[in-house]
Amino acid sequence: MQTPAPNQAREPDAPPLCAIFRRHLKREGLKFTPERAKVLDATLKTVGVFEADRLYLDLRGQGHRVSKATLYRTLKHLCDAGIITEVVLGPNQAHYELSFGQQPKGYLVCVHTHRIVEFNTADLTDLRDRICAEHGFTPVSHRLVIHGLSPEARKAAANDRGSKPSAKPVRPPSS
Amino acid sequence: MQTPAPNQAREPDAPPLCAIFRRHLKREGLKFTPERAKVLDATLKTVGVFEADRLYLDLRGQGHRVSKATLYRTLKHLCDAGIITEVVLGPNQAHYELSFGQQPKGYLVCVHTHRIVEFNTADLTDLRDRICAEHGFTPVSHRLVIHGLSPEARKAAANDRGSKPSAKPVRPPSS
DNA sequence: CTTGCTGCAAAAGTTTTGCACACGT
DNA sequence: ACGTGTGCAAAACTTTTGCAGCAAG
Repeated sequence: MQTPAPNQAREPDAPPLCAIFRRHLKREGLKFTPERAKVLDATLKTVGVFEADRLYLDLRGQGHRVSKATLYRTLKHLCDAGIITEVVLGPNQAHYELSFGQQPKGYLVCVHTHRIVEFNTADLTDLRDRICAEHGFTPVSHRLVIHGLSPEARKAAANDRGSKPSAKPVRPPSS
Repeated sequence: MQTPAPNQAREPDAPPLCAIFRRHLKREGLKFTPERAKVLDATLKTVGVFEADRLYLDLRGQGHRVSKATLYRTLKHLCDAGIITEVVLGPNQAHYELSFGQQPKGYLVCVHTHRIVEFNTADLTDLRDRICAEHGFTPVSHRLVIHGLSPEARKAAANDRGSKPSAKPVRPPSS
């Protein structure tokens, strides 16, 4: 149950995140429970950025019973353990992403469709460290979010000739 | 009422934001009401990043009666007009900032005290445009948020010798 | 066994919405 | 006058928390 062959291996020789999680829990005097294992599992099957509710539905869809309270509590522990990262894309809902051993990423978000494209920000780390140094800060993490119009959205908008030319987002704006 | 001498002029010859707001409203078939004027006024007295609730309290403190519903509705219009920008720093609450005619800024947020330091990201625009081009996106805006430990927080933590050395945030984590 | 964990339901906090009435244009 | 706006209160939503019973180390 703890480490079933992941549906889609992230890396051929990925580190055993389950073990890492257990170690973190032990260090903190916390317990490794079936519920936490299930949440970790669901998280590992994840691709890209996801919301808490998405994970909740995934779990239920697989017949697993985990309460939302436990889910949120576990997501926090997974953050603390460095396995996932909270990705703040909008003000209304938290997003998360597997991040163990990964470089910080940037996010390109379509203002119309909300599709998210990730990109590398390796060359940003120097800039980040310089800025932190200038202000006496010790860097912890950084996040670059770009909002733009995706090619599909532009195409769709072009087909909409006849409606108002002023572009209206597909869903209410949430940054 | 519309353009009282701003308490703290942002720039010696700042553009008349009130006029710009009115023009935007007219273009959209919306109305310029006393409440919207009050919200704009309070916004103009703002320094740096603020929360919706802060503005609400400011307004009430000045004896103005504007409902939260109207405040939120107006903030949206101000965003549309390009006068303010929604600054997403954490998942739980939206932040805003005067942004008309300003370069996009970056934000350095202390993980302990949540103090916010702003910095310039002019040199980021090229990178942004390059990334957008690579993915066929048309850039709209970008936001770089750096989380780190502020000098004060580090000092305070140093004084806390005796408590747990493991750093604990001042307030519950909100990215 | 001791200490932490879970589920439930209620609470908390921010933002949105329906409605009746009021007001810019 | 017409079409929007406003305030209020309730709703919507995500996330947190209190509590009684349960389970991991």
